[in-house]
Amino acid sequence: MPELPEVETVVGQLATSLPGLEIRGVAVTRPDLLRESPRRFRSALLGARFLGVGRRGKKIVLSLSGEQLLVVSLGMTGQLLFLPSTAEGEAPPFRAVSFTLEPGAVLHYADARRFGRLQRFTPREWESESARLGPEPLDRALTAGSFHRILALSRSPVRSWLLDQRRVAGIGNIYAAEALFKARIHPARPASSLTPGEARQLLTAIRDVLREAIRAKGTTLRDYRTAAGESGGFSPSLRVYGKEGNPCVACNTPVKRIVFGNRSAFFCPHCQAEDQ
DNA sequence: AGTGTATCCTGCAGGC
DNA sequence: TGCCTGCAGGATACAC
Repeated sequence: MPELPEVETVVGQLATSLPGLEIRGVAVTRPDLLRESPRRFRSALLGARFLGVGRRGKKIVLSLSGEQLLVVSLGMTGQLLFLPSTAEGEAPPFRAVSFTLEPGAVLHYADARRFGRLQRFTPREWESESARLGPEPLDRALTAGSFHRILALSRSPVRSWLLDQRRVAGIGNIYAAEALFKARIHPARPASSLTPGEARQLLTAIRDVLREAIRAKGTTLRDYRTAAGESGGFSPSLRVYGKEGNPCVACNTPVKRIVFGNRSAFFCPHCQAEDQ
């Protein structure tokens, strides 16, 4: 579910509510989401105070007092829900970890498929972890020229390239499909075959799609919810993702689905020609 | 280096 | 109605 726009939405909401709050209780009902024992996890976080909320690629980065970071990966179905003390909210289904906070507020991590992770890092550990991820697509430091240069390093299909978090961080299957459609590039084209002009178009398309999706609070196909429990509003704006057989919005050619890299790729065979 | 395959899990839609 | 299959926003490990 959660690609950059969904994570950015959650992060934006948490950033207005979490900082300053202290963790008073930690309940782990699904230990397999952690990379350490629940006992250790709990004792490290009890009494810590949230300082800041950030994002790196698809990961939510919660900085805490005591020089530690709690990094949350949502996997496919993860949800990080904040219930303020005023909302007499019920615990969500598939609750995996819950943090009781200062004034009676609660932060729940829920995850039906449990592909997500909650991991603690020291700032130093996180720095080297973060360095393994590619550049942020919305960062102005990533220029069209540098984007073309890193594309040129790999002959793998550009869709697979976009999904590889070591190349660029934050893009998943939905926004890869939408950006490639917007840039009129076939998903199976080798990354290194893109011309400088195509690389520029692709970077622009990625940024347009991501920013528009952030404005809509992300895409909810089924499970994704914002930290406030809302669904994202971008689904009606999807042009090709999940649209196999539908007429292309630009030319009416039926949208095609092919599978490679173990994932479905959706594209318009006319607008996104294989060659050139 | 790159690709296909399997794995971790569960829920749901669609076909029969 | 009910069972079975396929598919799903992610990520990683493995063999070839």
